[in-house]
Amino acid sequence: MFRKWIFKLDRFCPLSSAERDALQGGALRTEQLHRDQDIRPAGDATPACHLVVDGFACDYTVLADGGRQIVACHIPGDFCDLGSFLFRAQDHSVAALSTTTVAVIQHQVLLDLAQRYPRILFALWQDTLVDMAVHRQALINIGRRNAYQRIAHFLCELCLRLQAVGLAQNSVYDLPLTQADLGDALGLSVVHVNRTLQLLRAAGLISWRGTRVTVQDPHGLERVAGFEPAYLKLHATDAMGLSP
Amino acid sequence: MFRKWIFKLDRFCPLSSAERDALQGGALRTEQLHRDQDIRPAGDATPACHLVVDGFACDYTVLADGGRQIVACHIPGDFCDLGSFLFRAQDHSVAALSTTTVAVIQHQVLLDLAQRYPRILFALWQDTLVDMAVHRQALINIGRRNAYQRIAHFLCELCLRLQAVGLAQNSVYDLPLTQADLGDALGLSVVHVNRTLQLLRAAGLISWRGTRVTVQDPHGLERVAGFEPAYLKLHATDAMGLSP
DNA sequence: CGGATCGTTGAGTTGTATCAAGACGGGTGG
DNA sequence: CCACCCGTCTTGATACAACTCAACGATCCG
Repeated sequence: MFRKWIFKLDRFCPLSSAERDALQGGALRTEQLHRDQDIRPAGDATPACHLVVDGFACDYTVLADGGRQIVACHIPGDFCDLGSFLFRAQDHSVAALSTTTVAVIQHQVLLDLAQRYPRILFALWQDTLVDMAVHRQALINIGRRNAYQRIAHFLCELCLRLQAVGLAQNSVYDLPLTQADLGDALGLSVVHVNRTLQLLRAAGLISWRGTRVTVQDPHGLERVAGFEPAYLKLHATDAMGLSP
Repeated sequence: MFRKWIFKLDRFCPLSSAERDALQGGALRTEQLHRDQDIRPAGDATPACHLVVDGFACDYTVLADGGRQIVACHIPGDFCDLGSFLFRAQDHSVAALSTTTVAVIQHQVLLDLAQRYPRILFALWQDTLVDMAVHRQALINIGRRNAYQRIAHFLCELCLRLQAVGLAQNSVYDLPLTQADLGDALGLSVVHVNRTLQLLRAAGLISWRGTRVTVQDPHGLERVAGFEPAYLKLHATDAMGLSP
């Protein structure tokens, strides 16, 4: 269950084999959800975290006027409500964006692990720091870039993240989002997302048929987006080598 | 030095007196910076964190086209580069927004504290979770609200945060930001910030003379902003009571 | 007094939203 | 197997929020 997470973690916080074994140890319950089903509604106090094993999930909030803002996307290997470990109830909801299976990890299990293996505690904290960096980039994206660049940036980021867990090859990946979802994630209307995607296609940067995204010109797309992947901490050089 | 931070922390993660004493223990070096001076430039690997003691700081990134996005504001009692504890170099810069003094805390000191008092480790992690919640709100703000609501939300948030550390009374506080800073934080142009502020003043919601902000109608402002303060974890009920 | 920074105004432009309606496609039930 | 429906994608027309450029006023400070 933790496999993809550990794999991702290896880039910036390699664990010892004892630590890995401890994580892989107990069998975990999994749950399967379908699109639009909540994994953890806002305010829910379930004493467990969820790790995406397969499919896509997102953090979202709906405003008084009915508008929805997606504030984060979770792919396999991501915790989707790690914060609940320290603050039970979250102020936003987490939902599945496609048919999704998640592993359920009781907080108590996490706590035991953290106490026996302090490095795991640091690893978890580092994980939330990476999520935070993703949020910062999203802020820059929405705050300072136009629709064309925003979508380009989003697609670049997802491509790299999926690649990091083996779910994208040659810049081709499966993206089960509707254009409405994309709009909600990037602060754009569906109509505008549609027109902008057509521009990206016309420019020969991407193709997107059904749920299959192909980044035809990765460098071009990154240039358009002003994409700087360092924040994802995907390279071993980012490791700090903390030794507690 | 840690006084305001502990004070803030008390709301969601009260420390024992031994833990407090440990924090207050060593004398810390402080630094004073003037407006626009970097506290930690992007990529800087200084092995120390900075805690704002007085003044305002911000996290920002400047894009290729010269545009600047401020992704976070730090007030007294906030760590402004806690993430550097686990990932030395940050991908964004931290700068003073006014004349600001910060306490310098060596990572080693933090590490020693964390090892001796595990609760402090949890407290630090919780601190980053709150910062993350602030980012999420900023995303919602920029992604889904118009200029009028955005500015209102920003002013509401700062009012509460400053109040929490004793720097705002009766919804009056000192805000040493220029309108350009506000624009960079909210993804708006200076001109538009200016005009929108005039609307907020005309509506009798706020007044802003020099650096002095007065929220004349707190409820009205919150209503306009759709402000929901729970994410700031300002109330004792948010505490989880972790006991490691 | 001159220069720098910040706030304010006006005029014109553009990116993006909104509304409305049609096209396409997949699934379901008769 | 067809008819129908629903969700999604697509297109067109129009409206408006926010941007840009440009200039001027107000402070503050050396």
